[in-house]
Amino acid sequence: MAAARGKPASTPAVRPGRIVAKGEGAALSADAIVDAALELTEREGAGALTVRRLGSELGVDATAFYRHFRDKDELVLAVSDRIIAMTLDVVVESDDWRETLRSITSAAYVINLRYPAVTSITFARITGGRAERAIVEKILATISRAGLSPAETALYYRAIVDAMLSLSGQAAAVANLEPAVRAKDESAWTQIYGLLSQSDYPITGAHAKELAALSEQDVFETIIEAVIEAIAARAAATSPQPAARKSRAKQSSRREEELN
Amino acid sequence: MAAARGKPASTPAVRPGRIVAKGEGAALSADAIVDAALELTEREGAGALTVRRLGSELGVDATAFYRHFRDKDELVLAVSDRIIAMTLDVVVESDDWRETLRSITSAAYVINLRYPAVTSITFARITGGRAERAIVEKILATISRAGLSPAETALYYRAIVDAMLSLSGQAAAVANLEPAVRAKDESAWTQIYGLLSQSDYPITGAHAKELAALSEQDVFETIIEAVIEAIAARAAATSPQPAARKSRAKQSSRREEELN
DNA sequence: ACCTGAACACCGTTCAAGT
DNA sequence: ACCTGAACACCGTTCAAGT
Repeated sequence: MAAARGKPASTPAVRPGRIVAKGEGAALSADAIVDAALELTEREGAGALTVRRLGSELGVDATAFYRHFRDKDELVLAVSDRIIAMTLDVVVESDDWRETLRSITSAAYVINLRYPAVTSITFARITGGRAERAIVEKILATISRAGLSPAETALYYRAIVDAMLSLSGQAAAVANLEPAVRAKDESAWTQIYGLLSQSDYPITGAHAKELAALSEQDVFETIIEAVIEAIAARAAATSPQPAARKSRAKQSSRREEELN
Repeated sequence: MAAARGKPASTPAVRPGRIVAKGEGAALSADAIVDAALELTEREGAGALTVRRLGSELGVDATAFYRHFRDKDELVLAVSDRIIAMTLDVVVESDDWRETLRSITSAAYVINLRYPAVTSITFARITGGRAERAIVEKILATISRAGLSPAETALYYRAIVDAMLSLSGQAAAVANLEPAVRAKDESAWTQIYGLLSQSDYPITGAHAKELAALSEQDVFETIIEAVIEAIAARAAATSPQPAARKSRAKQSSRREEELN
C-alpha cells in the first residue's frame, strides 16, 4: 500500500526516474531486503511477508527480489540468522553454566516472539549461517562445562535447543493466528474447559482456574529448568569427584566455579 | 488425480448422474470429508491438503465443502480431534503414573507424525472436541496421582502437553519439507557442522559425530523424561509422607500404588 | 437441501524484454 | 548488471444459479 509504483502522491519531493521510491535511497541488496523483511513483518504481522509486499515496500517490482535470493526460502533463512544474531547480542555469560543456559534460552524465546512470522517458518530449520554457527558453539561449550560425556553433551544440547526452538515455534504460531481465532483459543480454559460437566470431567474442573492463570513463558521456563536439572543430575551421577555430589541445593555461583 | 470429474475412465461400473464418483457411494458429510482428508494427507503429503484436491478426491465440486464446514480451519480442527482419538485408542494405562505419561506422550508423538500436514497446522491450537476433552482429563488425572498442589499440577500439565505438542509440531514441520530441502537440513551435522574449522568451532567439531548420530525421538524422550523427573522431584519435596522420599530408585510398580 | 461453476483477490515463480 | 511486467499455475472463499 505505502509506496506502490504509479501513485507516489503521498511521498513529497519524489525524484524522477526508475528507482524512485526506494527507501532512504539505498541500493537494492540482499541485506536491504532482509532489513525490510524484518521491519515489515514486525510492523504488519505474518500476512505481510510476501514477495509482492516486500517489493512494494522497497519501491521495486516484486520480481526484482529474485536477483538477490534464489527463492523465498533462502530469504527466510537469512532473516532467521539475523534473529539469532540479535539473540547472541543480549546473552549474558555467567560463571554458572545453568545461568548461561537460562540467559540464552530466554533471550531466544523473547526475540523469536518479536518476529513470529519468521519463527513459525524457521523453528524446524537449519540456517547454516554465521550466527547459527556461533550460537551452536556457545550452547555446546556451555553444556560441556557440566562435565558430561560427549554423547550425553550432544543429547542434552539437542534437548535444550529443540525445547527452546519448538516452544518458540508454538508460541509464534499462536501469535500468528488471526485475532478472533487467537482470542477463541486463548479463552478455552475459561470458556470451554471451565464450563464442562463436573461429573464427566472432574479433574479438569478442579484445575480449570489454575490452568487459566498460567502464562506461556512460565511453561517455557519450567520445561527448560527441567532439562537443566536433568543435565545437573546426570553430571552429579557421573562426576569424577564424588565431593561434588551434594551440589543439589542452591549455592552461591562462586562455589559453582569449581565444577566448571 | 484419482477420481477427477469428467474422466472416470479407470473406475468401472460408474453410475450415471451428477453424484457419480463419490468414493464408496457414501453421501457427502462432515465425517466423510474428515475421513478423506486424513487418508489424502497421509497418502500424498502436506501439499495435497487443499479444498480443491479434497473435492476431486470425493468426486464433488471443491466448493461443496462449504456446505459442511465454515472454513478450512474448522475442518483441520475436526481432523485434529480425530487424531487425538486415535492416540487415546493406543494409550496403555499403568499403575505407575510415570509409565502412563510415557505411553500418552509417545503415542501422541508417533501418531502425530503419521499426519504431519495436519499436525504442523494444529500443534498450537485447541480443538475443544470430544477427544481433546478426554485426553485433557486423562493427563490431568495422571499427573494428579503424583500428589502435587493444584497449581503445580496445572503447571506441569502444561509443561508435559506443550513439550509433547511443540516437539510433535517441530518434527511434523521437518516431515513436511520438500525432500531436497529436508535432505539438506538433515545432513547439516555432517555436511556443514562437521566440516567447520576446528580452530574457530572447537567444541562443535568435538561433538559433530555424536550430534549426527542422535534421533529426533531420542531427543523427544529425553525432554519428556526430564519433565517427568521434575514432577517426581517436586512431589518428593512436598510429600506429606516423608517415608515416600526415597522412591527415587526404581521399584516394582506394585509399590507405587500406595502413592496414587 | 445440497451442489455447481464462474469469479475474486490473492500466492510464488519464470522468462523474455527492456535500460 | 539489474529491473520490469506479463504470464502461469496455483490458493481459499463468495455468491448467484441450478436441481
